[in-house]
Amino acid sequence: MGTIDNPRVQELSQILKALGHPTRLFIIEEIAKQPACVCELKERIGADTSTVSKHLSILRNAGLVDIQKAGTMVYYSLSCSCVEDCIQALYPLIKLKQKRYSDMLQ
Amino acid sequence: MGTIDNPRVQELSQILKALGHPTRLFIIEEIAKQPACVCELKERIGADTSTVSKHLSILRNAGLVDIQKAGTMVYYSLSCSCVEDCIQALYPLIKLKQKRYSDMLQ
DNA sequence: TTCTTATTTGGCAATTTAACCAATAAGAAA
DNA sequence: TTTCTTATTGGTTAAATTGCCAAATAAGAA
Repeated sequence: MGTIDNPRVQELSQILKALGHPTRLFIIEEIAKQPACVCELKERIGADTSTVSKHLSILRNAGLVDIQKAGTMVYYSLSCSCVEDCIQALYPLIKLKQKRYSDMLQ
Repeated sequence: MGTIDNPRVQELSQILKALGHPTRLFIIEEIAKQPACVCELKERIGADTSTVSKHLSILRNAGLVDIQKAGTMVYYSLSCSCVEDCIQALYPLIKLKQKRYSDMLQ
């Protein structure tokens, strides 16, 4: 591909890609409310611990989450509340899509 | 996987996933400035026309872009300016990451 | 009509992703 | 120490993604 090697675009797309998975987005929304450890998240998600851990490492690599260790447990938290703003910003689009869909049915 | 079948999360993650690719993010930023046709975008990206067209169809499926046909050309535009807000919202995170990286080097 | 241009679609190969299980590491408790 | 718990890493497999080429489609122009 004729690469787009703009570092800002690369950086942004890495972050957005990390957010672009239902499980990871769910994790983000959970820890935005309250930091949580892997075992808590695993319960809420219903996937294998290793699966959850790997999703968390992707979020960590993207800089979206921070960790704090407490004994054997690792608590994950949101690194920047701006991530919530990013998600919230998309609601008008979702609303628009819903409207277009219901209009289409008429 | 123990599915997270929250439709809101599914919807949001589809949108974020579509944004999570450098080429598609580049396209979004380009057409946010000014609507553009496939051939214009292809030139700026430097990929095959079919590649660009497929990226555009992913963006279209996510509801991120609209089209307007003009003769044989198809002009793509941003469906909602909130997408720009979504991207902008992430700048504090990028700044934070930069700061952490430079702190780490000391 | 035929030719040309713009775009989309089909098909394929290479790469990446995502899920699980198993094994390992790091602490805490017995 | 050993044992138990929590989390991460390695390995494997199936599915999805991405890119290009080639073929098909669509809309004008000649």
